[in-house]
Amino acid sequence: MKKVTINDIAQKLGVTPSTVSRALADNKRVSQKTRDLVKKTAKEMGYQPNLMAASLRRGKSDLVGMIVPRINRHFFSNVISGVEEVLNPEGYRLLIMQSNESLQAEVEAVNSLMLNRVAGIITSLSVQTNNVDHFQSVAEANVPLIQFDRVSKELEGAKIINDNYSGAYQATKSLLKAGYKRVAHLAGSVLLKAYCERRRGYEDAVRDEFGKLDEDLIIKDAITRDAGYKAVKEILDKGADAVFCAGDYSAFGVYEGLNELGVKTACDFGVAGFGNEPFAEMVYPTLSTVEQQGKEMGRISARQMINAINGEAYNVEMVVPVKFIERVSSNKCP
Amino acid sequence: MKKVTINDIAQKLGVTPSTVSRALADNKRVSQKTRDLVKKTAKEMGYQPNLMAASLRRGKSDLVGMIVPRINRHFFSNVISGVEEVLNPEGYRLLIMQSNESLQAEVEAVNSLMLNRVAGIITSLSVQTNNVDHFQSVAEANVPLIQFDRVSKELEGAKIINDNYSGAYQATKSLLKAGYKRVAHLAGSVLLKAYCERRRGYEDAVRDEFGKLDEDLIIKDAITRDAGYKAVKEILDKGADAVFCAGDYSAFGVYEGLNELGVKTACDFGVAGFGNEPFAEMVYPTLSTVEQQGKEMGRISARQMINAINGEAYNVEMVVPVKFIERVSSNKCP
DNA sequence: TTGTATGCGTTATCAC
DNA sequence: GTGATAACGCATACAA
Repeated sequence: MKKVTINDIAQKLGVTPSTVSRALADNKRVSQKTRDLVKKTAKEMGYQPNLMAASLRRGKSDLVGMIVPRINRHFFSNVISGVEEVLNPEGYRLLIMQSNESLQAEVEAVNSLMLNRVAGIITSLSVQTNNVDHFQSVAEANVPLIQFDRVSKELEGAKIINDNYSGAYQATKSLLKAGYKRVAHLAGSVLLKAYCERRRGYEDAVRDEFGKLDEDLIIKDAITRDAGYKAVKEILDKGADAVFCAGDYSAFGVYEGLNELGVKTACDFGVAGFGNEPFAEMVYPTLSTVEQQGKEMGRISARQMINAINGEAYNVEMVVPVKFIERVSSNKCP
Repeated sequence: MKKVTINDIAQKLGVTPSTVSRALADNKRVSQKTRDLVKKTAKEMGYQPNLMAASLRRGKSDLVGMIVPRINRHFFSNVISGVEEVLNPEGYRLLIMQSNESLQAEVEAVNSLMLNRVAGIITSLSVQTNNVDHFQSVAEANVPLIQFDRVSKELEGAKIINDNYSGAYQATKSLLKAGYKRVAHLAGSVLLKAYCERRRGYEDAVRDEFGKLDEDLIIKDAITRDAGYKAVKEILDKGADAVFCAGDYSAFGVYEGLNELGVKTACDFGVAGFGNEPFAEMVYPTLSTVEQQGKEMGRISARQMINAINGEAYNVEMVVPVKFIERVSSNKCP
């Protein structure tokens, strides 16, 4: 069974392919009657437009590229869902690639997407990404670029970010309000603005409370579960009685460390995380953390993308609010 | 800056586009010298092949479609990673769509992928999928179809499934070995073979132990966290002292129910799950469950896809082994 | 070993 | 309102 093309339809109807093409595109310049007729027979004949041909002709495809560090991170898969929710109804499809937090993989992903002539790229940079030359080709080809969460100021285009500062501020504040006196911080990579903002939120919350800050209580680059686990002894030695972690995984690592040392979370030691991973409400005690609204970020990114593709303005920076979710871990039993 | 094409290269070199095309494809029929020269100048000129044009010409794209129920399920995102791992180096890209467990969305996803002329489709059916007519067009267009995990016997093509039976058997057996006497089962949808197999594994393990089976201890369609939570009272009333859940989420629901009633998990009541979700080792007590090797399934599916695209045989059914991971929840304190 | 010619299916620019 | 024609960029059957 071979594919039916607009030529087949034209032949059957005794008109030219151009008319068929126009009719299917609902072009006002072809009479209503012909339009209806063409559409009807197209359906009868089981016509399926060849998007590749159309894309080639137009010089633009209906594919939008997306590069994320890891698809299996709750936050990123939520963003993807949000993007699909907006993009699919508009006729765009998502070409998803993972950087696996590797710069090289990111470079390859960009190249590969450009080869496929995507209409635009939505991305969140890898941790490793310390230069963004590989996005040059994107700009040169006038392909719109939307960054979310982990963005680089060096790149043009829309940037959609979380209100990391305020989330961190609230989380830290909640520990202080519960009565903890020396709140430590497990920070993320200094290369990523998101983590710097979280650190800033933490610092300001502490300063607002005590008028000063003990830099010693900040552990750099401790974003993994293992790093959290290992940091516990260090911050305990430094006299910390609570910790705000820049991610939920390191927060869970802290749980494990505390457990091993027999320190009781949410009694002797307060913990707050960031990200609201699914496990946050399943661990014991439940983890107070910051919810990032990934789906909403995805929707916003996708809308910006549509605007950009349509040639409308999009060179904005948008901040999506976050929500601190207070559970048990940030409490302090009397 | 306009795109450079093979024509530009040809012109510059004083050869014809065909030669350039062949040279770039490493066709033996063009001299080594010309090949090298062409490749060199192509690189110099910053040539980027237009895959859309090539695809149109070939009648096949380098896109492989993938439809999964939910991208944010640990298992599925792992499969996706496995697929990418094999497909990307071969020059194929993944077009991912979600069915959100809805038949209609699945239908639309199939159509949309076919419009994009994907080289093949890898899929795991939605729970709702009770008929597979929408895959007719796939078969008719000779587009290879690889199913994994949730498969339909009514469809041609490769089927990659987990050894659900054996995983369930082992999980149930471990509860029995720990000393539990009345093991209940929270089953999944009867429409999905995977869940039927898990049930069968459970049943056989119980029969092998006691020579008989109490059907009353099987709760149908209890796969969600909430269903697990609600089922607790019922199975306790029926005298169960342990439960094998067809999924980790319902197992966690059971935890919550037991907690509320003051029944101690892994002491008074044993629990085993299926899926090895990330939270399984983070909950208290840690959940004994069955690991599904999603990444490996992805790799296998992708390899089958490559074979299929290359016209090699692929009409097989493959069973991927699972691994029961014994943690704390299936123990029985003395 | 290289060139010639043609077409993949569509859309856009003319003309009528 | 419709038709004729060309072009998007590439790959291949056939010639030479």
